[in-house]
Amino acid sequence: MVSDANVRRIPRESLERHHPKGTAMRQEAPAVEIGLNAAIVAVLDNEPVVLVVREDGNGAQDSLPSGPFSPLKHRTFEGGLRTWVSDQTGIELGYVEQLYSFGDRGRHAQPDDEMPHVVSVGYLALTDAGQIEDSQRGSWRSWYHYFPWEDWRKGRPAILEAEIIPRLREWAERPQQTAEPARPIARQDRVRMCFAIDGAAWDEEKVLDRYELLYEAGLVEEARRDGREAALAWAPTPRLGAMMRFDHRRILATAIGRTRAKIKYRPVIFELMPPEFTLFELQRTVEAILGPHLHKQNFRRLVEGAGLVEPTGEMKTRTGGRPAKLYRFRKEVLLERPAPGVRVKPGRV
Amino acid sequence: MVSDANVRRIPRESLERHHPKGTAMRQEAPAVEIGLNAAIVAVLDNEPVVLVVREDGNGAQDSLPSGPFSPLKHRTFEGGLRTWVSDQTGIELGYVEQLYSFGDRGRHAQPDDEMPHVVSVGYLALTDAGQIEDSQRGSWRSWYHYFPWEDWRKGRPAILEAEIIPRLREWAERPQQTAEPARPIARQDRVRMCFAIDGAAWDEEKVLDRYELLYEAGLVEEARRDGREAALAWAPTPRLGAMMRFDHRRILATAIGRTRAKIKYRPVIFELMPPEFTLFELQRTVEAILGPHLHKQNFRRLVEGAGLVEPTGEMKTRTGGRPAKLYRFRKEVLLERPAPGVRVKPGRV
DNA sequence: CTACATATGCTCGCATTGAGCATTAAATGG
DNA sequence: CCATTTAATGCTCAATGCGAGCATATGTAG
Repeated sequence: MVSDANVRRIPRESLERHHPKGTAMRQEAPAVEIGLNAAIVAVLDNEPVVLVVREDGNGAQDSLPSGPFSPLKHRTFEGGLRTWVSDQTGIELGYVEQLYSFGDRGRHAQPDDEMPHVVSVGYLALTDAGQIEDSQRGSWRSWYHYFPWEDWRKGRPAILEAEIIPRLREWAERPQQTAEPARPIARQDRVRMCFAIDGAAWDEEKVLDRYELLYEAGLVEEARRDGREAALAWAPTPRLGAMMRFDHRRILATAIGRTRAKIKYRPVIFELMPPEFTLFELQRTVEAILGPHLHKQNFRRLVEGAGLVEPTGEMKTRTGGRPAKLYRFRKEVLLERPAPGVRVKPGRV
Repeated sequence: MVSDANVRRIPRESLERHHPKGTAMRQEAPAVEIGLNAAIVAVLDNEPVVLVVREDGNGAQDSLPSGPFSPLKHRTFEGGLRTWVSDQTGIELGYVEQLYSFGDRGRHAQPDDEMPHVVSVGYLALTDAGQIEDSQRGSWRSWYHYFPWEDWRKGRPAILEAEIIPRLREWAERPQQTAEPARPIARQDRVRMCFAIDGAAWDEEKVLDRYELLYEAGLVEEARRDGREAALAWAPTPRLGAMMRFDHRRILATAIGRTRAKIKYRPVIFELMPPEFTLFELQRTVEAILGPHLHKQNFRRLVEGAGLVEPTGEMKTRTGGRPAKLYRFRKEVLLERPAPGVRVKPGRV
């Protein structure tokens, strides 16, 4: 099928370009710095929160805990990240996963010999509310503070119809810049799919797509800060969520989307729970992440039936009604099923 | 809920450490180079293949097309990757997605002031067989050449029982090094879940987990090359799949796992198909990626029912049997459903 | 013409899942 | 102490999804 006759060599100089053996290369590759960034998520009183650090002074922006990767001090990205977070916030992270690497952190920043180019590696960390007391510095803010249009807990957020959709429709109808690369999907359709208009369903996982669309359309402050053309074309627009430093809001958007997706097929929801909990508390936590749309009895059936939890034998009495059984995460489920998670269906409202 | 009283400032020096304003930082951060690597996948005669470049000389290893990211020349990682691939192989990539960033490319390489530390950003690219003619350099190899234990097309691969499982069992029972970090899952259980023994089901998406396990156990050549302790503990072991340069086999493992996962919820399978195809050809392509386990009639029902394809009106006659209708990908499905894909169930054998 | 290989249509039964009804058990206010 | 309120929990039912198999259609190879 794949004959060896097909094996052709690539020219020597091409090989050397990508596998530098000497130091000549060093001059060619300008300084690059790798920024490690953590979106540390917890659920506090049914509110999904993220740990941010704040600068003082004017125009203060929130940042995610972060620091540069140093190959001399850090054996791995994740190790470096844990060190930075511990130093900056006093938190020892538990569950951590890599999200994405962004090559264009200060997107429109011009290349510059003085300042190193910084790329961002984003991480998601999940922690339970008990851990929160350990946070020495930094503050926990609702992630909906940065993404109000993602908050469907009281139904479809008003900001969508009031501010976002009309401007996006206008933007979609603007004559396109020729510079824009040929997109497989037209602006109109992207708006429709991302923001659930004209009959499309809201997909709670498309957090990054929505943010990127708003950025492209120049409707988030970061776009203006970065000097995006589309942003300058608008008359003053209302603030859509709080800005963050650098590309940190983009990283947070990735984190939210990943969290929402992941709890459906991996038992990561329990990283956000205390060791013992009632099924309704578990449901409230899932709903804080995804939006409230779960049928209580079916949720119970789902979670128990999947073997995700087991009763501790204890009861919780101060529930406001009948006492509830306490449960704990059943770790053995990891050994039984390939993809255990809270398999709630996508595409609800 | 999240009161502002919670807002505490982080110490100034901590901020400056992670948001360097001046150039003093430059000395602190050693040179880091970012390697962009592409696993370019196609399906050729029902064989999943990946594009590799080969060096000549002794101990030749296959590499993925790759090159360093240069912020001066490349606006984004993906742009840089496309440039390198085009230069090295003559291929203009279509579908591309980022896989993962590895901070420890030459895992056990010691930090060194002379050579820059290289981190790898891996990408997955999918292309259809028609594009293959355009490949000027490099060769297409079955991805099972590098991962023979992933090839379930003729049933459970013999290499599992013959070579892999016995050694993994032995490794799992070895006294653990104290240096090993406390793992949430014991070696025994990791082996069991990854390689589907003792009743566990084979999860075709866990390609990376399996490779990492073999690496940790010292059973792949890369582990020996990198001087891993576990590798040196073995008497000579059989070669388990072909080695690749640097961490390229790890990137390819990630690519295979991602491809297998992704075709189930995004219509990326069509990136691997010619513009027109029969349903059986489509099924064969899915099976080349996942393993052969699909019920023909149900596959047809699934694909047609999901609106993933539409008939072209043409027929294909040289099928070996009754002529088959030709279909094409129905792009509108992207505008109709949030997660269209070939939703075959996980956990089959 | 016949055997064969594939394409395609259809049915049946089980498992999953959405939705709702009914009952139980504590806390609370009179 | 009782009635009311608020949850927790048990159960049913219908719609749908999905695995499996039967049956038939229509080419090609010999």
